[in-house]
Amino acid sequence: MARMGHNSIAADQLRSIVERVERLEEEKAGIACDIKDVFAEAKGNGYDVKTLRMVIRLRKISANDREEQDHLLDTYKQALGMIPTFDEEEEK
Amino acid sequence: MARMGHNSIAADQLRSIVERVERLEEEKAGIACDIKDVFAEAKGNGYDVKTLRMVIRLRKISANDREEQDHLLDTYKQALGMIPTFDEEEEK
Amino acid sequence: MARMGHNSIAADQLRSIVERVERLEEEKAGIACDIKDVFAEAKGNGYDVKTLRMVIRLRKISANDREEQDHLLDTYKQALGMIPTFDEEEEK
Amino acid sequence: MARMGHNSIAADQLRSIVERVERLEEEKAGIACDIKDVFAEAKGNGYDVKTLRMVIRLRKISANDREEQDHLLDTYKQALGMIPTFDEEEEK
DNA sequence: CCCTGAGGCTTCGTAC
DNA sequence: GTACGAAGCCTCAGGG
Repeated sequence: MARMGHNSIAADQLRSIVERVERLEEEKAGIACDIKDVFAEAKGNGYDVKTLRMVIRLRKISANDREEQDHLLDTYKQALGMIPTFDEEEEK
Repeated sequence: MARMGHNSIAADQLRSIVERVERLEEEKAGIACDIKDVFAEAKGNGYDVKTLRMVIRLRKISANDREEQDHLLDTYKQALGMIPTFDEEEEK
Repeated sequence: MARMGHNSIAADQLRSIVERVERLEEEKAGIACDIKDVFAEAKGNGYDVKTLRMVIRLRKISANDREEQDHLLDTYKQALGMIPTFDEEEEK
Repeated sequence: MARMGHNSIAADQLRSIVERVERLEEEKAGIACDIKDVFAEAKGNGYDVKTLRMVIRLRKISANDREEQDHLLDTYKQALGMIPTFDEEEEK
């Protein structure tokens, strides 16, 4: 019985993992749907969806580039012993 | 202010679209992260992540198959209703 | 002539690749044409093209389903071979 | 009996149509495969497949543009009563 | 580093 | 004939 208890705990754990992932994937799919809806609405308002996608893509790349810049800057600062404290960050 | 007119409205609309999509994509990425975390935790508890993925995939495939069966049935119904008899053809 | 050397060989190779693909794409387009012709001829003989397409689609879907069933079965087998029993887990 | 004969002829005809299309679609799929193989081989020889695809795409677009040019030219010629005979074409 | 699988683009078929 | 929707193809990102 102790072993069954053990296994049922393991089974519950497994079940929990699977269901959590499946739940999250559903949410993800729901959001993908929402995005689709936004584009559909935009299309209805006369926007060109392909171009919209490209704009968003470009903004994303720019954001990433900025992050890379920031990261590079941090690397330089670190190399030069210039790592700012959070207080210093606050002052910006 | 009144002179801002149509263009600013259009700009606001565009801005709204882009930001809504970006917000949704962030949420989506966040959820992808959560899924990753669940797998990482499972791995920490001794589960084989690859196998977990396969189990979840199998459950999904089964569900999809059921949907496809339904769809196939609909298509058959549609096709059966659409195929004219040759006698009907002859009457033309 | 010997002096043409590597680059001309590479150029020839590249040229060969591109032309082979282009040739194959032409063939593919030709076949798409042939299919169109068959449907046109069928239409001339009084067949409803839409229905013909649907019939062909149904046959294809059925065939694919059979393949998918086989694939699903393989996947299950694979998964079953990979899922450790909890006792095995305990031995670690 | 005559009617049966008639229907069986019709059935044969239908069967012929369906099978011809299916055969052609198989050929088409086969060629798609061949194309894939060419790219795979190219990749094995160190070519970047993505770039190859783009080159081929560009050549195709150029070809289309040339066709459009030719077509436009023909239109002008026709408008001006300058449609060349085949003999004139031969002389080019 | 390859490979699978998800996402986006294109084209074709359909309905209005 | 035009605009919508679906299907197949291509691309790219994430995991093994």
